[in-house]
Amino acid sequence: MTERDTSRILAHPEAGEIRLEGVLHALSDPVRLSIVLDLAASAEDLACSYFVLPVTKSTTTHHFRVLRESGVVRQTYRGTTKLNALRRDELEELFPGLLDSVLKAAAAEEARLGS
Amino acid sequence: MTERDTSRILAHPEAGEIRLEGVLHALSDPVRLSIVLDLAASAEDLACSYFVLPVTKSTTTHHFRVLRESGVVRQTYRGTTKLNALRRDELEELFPGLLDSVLKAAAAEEARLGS
DNA sequence: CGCCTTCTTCGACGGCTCTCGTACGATGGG
DNA sequence: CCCATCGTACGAGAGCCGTCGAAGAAGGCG
Repeated sequence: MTERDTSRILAHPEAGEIRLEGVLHALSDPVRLSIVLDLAASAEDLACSYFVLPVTKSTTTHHFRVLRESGVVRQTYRGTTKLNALRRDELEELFPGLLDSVLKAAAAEEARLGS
Repeated sequence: MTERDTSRILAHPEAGEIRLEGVLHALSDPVRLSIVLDLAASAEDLACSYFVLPVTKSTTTHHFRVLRESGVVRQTYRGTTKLNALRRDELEELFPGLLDSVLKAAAAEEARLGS
């Protein structure tokens, strides 16, 4: 066993394969948008089980897969849990300012609509 | 006949009714994104017939309706043609920087993928 | 008036998406 | 070694979405 567990690896798109349409589509679902907001607000990577979502576990798996396959998050296994991190730097290089403006817009809308 | 033809009016969401998820979803379709890019690049309002799209007229109507109902564009009749304009100012006030970063991202991706 | 252009409406089809429940696999603690 | 926990896989259902063609309405022009 190496220092880091690499026994279960997950397929991620390369930075160059990330498509704007896919990112926008991934962010256009309320559940996924709330996940991204939580990830952005946290300094640490977050396990899937951290999130309190109004859907079942299998649906949660589906949403995380959409986020991973669109290039929005990077997922790594750590024991039985799966850690999630925003791909901030890569997205920033591909689409400068996009993620920040979406995050700001989501926060503004949440404030506007009263949480 | 008044100075401006108002005989046929179209339903638009108020600025306060525009939802971020709806805007992101509207922009996540390639056809609609290209429409928005053309609108942003033009100083004038553009008729639906201006756009050269890889879909039929009825599909075009559908896409413009999605853009209008999500609050991205404003449509007004002028005779038989329908003029389209980006709701830049309202979107900018609701979601500062969002539209610009999406437009830049789309341009960057087009350049990256070789038009 | 008659016709052309422009856009709409309607129904239809195929496909994707979101959702769930159940059953399963993988990991680590007692 | 057993089992609890975390996430996955699979099948299924309901609904939405993008697409089309055909038929129709609204307005302008000769």
